[in-house]
Amino acid sequence: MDKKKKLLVIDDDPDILKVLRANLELYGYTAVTADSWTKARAILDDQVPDLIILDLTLPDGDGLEICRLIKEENHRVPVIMLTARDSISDKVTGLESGADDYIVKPFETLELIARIKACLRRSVPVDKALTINGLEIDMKAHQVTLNGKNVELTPKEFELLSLFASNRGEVITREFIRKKIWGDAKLYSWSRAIDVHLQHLRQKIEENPSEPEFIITVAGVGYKFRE
Amino acid sequence: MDKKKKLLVIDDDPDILKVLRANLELYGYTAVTADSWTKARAILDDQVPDLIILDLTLPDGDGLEICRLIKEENHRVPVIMLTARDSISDKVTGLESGADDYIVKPFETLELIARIKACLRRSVPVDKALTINGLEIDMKAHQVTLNGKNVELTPKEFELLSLFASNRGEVITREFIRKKIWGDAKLYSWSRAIDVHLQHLRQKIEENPSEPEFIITVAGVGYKFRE
DNA sequence: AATGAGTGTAAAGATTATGTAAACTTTCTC
DNA sequence: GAGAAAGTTTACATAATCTTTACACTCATT
Repeated sequence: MDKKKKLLVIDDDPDILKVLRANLELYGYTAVTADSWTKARAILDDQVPDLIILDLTLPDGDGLEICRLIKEENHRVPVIMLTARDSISDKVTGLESGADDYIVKPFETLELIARIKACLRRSVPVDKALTINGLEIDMKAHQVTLNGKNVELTPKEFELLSLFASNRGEVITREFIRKKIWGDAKLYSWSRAIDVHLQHLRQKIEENPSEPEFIITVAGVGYKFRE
Repeated sequence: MDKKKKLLVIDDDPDILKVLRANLELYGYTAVTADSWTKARAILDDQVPDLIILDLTLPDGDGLEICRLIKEENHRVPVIMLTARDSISDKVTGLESGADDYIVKPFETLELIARIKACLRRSVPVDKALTINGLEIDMKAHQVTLNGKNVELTPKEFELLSLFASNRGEVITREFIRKKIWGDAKLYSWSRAIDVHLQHLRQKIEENPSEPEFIITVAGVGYKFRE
């Protein structure tokens, strides 16, 4: 029912990376791996995963600090912290680092999978239907209606609208959109594709597309969805 | 207008029982509670609730086992499992115990209510026949009629149709179909088998297969059955 | 007023997903 | 084991969607 979730695993032990990748893919996730904070950062520059699994001890950075950085830059991405048995500090167990969950090495794969599932589920409301000013977005049915009338959206348009709807009131940069929706897919930096899809979307959901009510342009920065 | 739904809550923590009862009644449900499997059993002997909320750890029985028993005796009663944070096993998250949903303690009341709602809405009694717009699907007899005329479906076609019927209005991805109907059986990721069966199904149940009325294509995502 | 950066917009071209028939393979039935 | 039924793959057509391109417009800045 759901789309394949993309997970980023950051750990410096190549064996763990290998095992995790194999298992995650077995359970229907897409796995991206990095063996250092530097590499992870490069990946995060390009795409936003649905969940991050982060080892507490990396060669080039402190896990807690990294976790905080991730949380700052990619607001809502859930993080599961991997820790060695003897380094469980209060900070980690109390989840004060901002991590959403933690798991102690050595761990059972099933246990990790279970936590991943729970974590991903927690971040998404069950009743995924949202109504703003006559615009109803039903994630489950993949359907959008405006004042009761059905609005036909293409996949990209729907993704865009969902992204805006789940970040209401916040300004979304084109860069963020690119990371979220296109991810690692090729899209030249000078491409106007995002703008074009946005126009199409406006034409479909705005009463008067040249004076948009839902998706507002924030000059020089990006767009935002009305509060 | 629906009748008041009756829920059975089974948990050995009196505080949780109290809170749940209060909240459920606040949201218009009738709550029956039991603090042990023995008492729950006595209640179940007497009445069949519309939904059961079951704690994973009870003094007199294993939650998973109990869940299985419930499912055997009162087939179609949906069960929501309550689990402690550190006892989420893969069995529960994978819902392999037969539970229809699960929620991790401590939980938000709203979250639980939402899941109850979703669960009740989703549960279509399998032993009953379902009729939508002239299309009658008799799950038990494995028979489908369209405006009274018998429709001959192959096993795969029937499975497909059932899957759609029991998830009305929701988008079903090909991936989900593959998991549900083919399971671990081999089916290459690039296979068009699902599409082909779907076309056959459409040719049999749709008035005009090129403008389907029942099974609607959701571009880029999958298909959905009409509401 | 000219410049240039950022954005709006239409239309053309490129690409991809889906529809569909038909060939081929497997499984079932007798 | 032959024939029939069901399932799967293949191949291609077509429709849907995405991306690029080109140009217009706005609005600071010089």
